[in-house]
Amino acid sequence: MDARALETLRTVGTQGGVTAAAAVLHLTPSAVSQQVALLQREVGVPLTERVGRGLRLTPAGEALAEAAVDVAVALERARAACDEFLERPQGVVRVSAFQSGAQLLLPALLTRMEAIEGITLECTDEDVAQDDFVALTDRMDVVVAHRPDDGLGWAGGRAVQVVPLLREPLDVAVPLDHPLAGRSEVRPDDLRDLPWIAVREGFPVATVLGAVAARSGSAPRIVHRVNDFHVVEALVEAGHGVSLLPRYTFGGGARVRLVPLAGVRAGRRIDALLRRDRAERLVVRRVLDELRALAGEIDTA
Amino acid sequence: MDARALETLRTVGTQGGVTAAAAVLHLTPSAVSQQVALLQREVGVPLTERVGRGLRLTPAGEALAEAAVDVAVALERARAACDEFLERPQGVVRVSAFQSGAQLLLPALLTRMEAIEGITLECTDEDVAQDDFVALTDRMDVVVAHRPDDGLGWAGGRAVQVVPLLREPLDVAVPLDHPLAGRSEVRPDDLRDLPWIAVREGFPVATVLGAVAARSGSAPRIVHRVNDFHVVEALVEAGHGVSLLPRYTFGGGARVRLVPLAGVRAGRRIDALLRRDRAERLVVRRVLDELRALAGEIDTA
DNA sequence: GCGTCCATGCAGGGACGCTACATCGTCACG
DNA sequence: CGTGACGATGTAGCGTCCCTGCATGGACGC
Repeated sequence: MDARALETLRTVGTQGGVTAAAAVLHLTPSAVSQQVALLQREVGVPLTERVGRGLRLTPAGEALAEAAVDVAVALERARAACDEFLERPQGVVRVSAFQSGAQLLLPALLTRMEAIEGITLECTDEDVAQDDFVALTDRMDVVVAHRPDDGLGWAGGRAVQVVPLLREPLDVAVPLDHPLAGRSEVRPDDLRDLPWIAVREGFPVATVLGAVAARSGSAPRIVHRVNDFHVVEALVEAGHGVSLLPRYTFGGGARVRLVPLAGVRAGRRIDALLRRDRAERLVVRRVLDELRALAGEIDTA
Repeated sequence: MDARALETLRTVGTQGGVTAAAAVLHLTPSAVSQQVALLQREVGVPLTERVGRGLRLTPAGEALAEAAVDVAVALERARAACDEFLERPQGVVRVSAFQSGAQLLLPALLTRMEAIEGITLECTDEDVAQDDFVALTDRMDVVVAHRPDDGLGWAGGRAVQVVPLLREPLDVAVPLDHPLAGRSEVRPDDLRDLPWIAVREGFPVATVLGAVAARSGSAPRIVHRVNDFHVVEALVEAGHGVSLLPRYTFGGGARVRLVPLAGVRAGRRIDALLRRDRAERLVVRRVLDELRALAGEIDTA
């Protein structure tokens, strides 16, 4: 039983298909298919079953994939055991973050890591739907993701480790000349019938606006759906609507006014997601420590 | 980092050399050497160091070998996870036992396992020095070993699992016409100046006789050193000396008389030794359960 | 019903790992 | 102190395994 094949099976499970898994593993779909087939012959139990034109893991496949996590963890732990004897931990760490999180955290993170010799950071900004963050952990070492404050956690079960970084309040962004711009806070009632600019359906913190509006007793009037907060900011500035924007990331600017919400809790949680096996790498731990420290400074500021 | 290479390194550690490890793994010494060398390049730390004409693991090597155990365990657990979905556990289990333990346990064990379809037992009797029992676990799934009652446990650390089976008293074996033959028990003082037949130095329970004699205040007079208990029995029967023989294994015979010792605790512990990764196999667990049940019957009888 | 996408089988090629052999160093024996 | 044997380690050669490329079959959507 090969650890590589186990990893392949696991990826097929998380990525939901042979082709997607092949892309992550830098292989051809054919190779992935053959590995799984070989594994199946070895254990004598069907591991995958076709569903439509894709496929999905059988219960036995799920069980094996779960066990594969422990194998990967053990292997990484072995590597780490040797690194302890190396005077200097070394390696590259791939970090991914959603756009505004990247803007908030990555510059300072890179600065901090520059002081540490030997660790190379490869940063990427990835804006994906809420449910797709966990799948990124197959390609990345650390995935900075966000979710509604009140929402439930992340899928992925035991395979992914969730490290809470910080909670960022979402404020109401209004034009500088807006009637609410002078207020020190607004209540849900103040927001009735305002034209909202929201994020696209299924994307992070999409549900927050609905929750806020529910407190005012009516559904929000959504006039635009824009994912990029800078575009949102520009639209708000030009008077095309109001929106919810994260305080730490957009509070400093002078283009729009951020007014805190009172009477309702609106915010997003920013977490670091990473696979349990990746978490065993010393360099990854190191980056994670810095990231957590950095987030702590922002949160208490 | 290959799980196979890790296993190889571990074996080099336990077997204490490339050649011995190669024999266990069914490889040539060259292949083992190359695997270790490759592993070394990968981690960038020396894993082995030459000592005389052999070699030994460096601290880093030991650490990696220890981690290799967890990898092997995780892999076996993965296999077991699939076997759960198989209706019938199946496979061969290699069992090794020292001579008298084999005589005591193996026939009944085989009878019990015959009732279970699919599990094939391969039994071997291995009489090795006390310190060499653990090394057998590399070749065997289950090793039945014995040690002095009062002695310390087994070496091998976390890598080997010890399952206590039973404690067997050691009685004084005397000829049928010996002055002590009629006694219901003997005390250490009764044993002064008797001609003893002991096992060879370094072999299991060799230390027990010394402990018993120490209670009588004098060193035992050892006239012969014989490992095979049947030979010992024949020698005792012919009046060439007395000896310590295990009660359950030799108490039933009519060739010599076994007299219990009083005033001193003399016995041997019979344990099952197995590698932690092997212990994850369902069929191995099954055999172990039967073995333990069987030993329990003997112990309470 | 056709095009597209996805999983899968088959043949070819490359890379990796093992065997066999030679070398060097170390320990036992005369 | 030289000689023989044992053990570890490189090198060449070969076999094997695995991956790529291509073709096939099935399923969904327009």
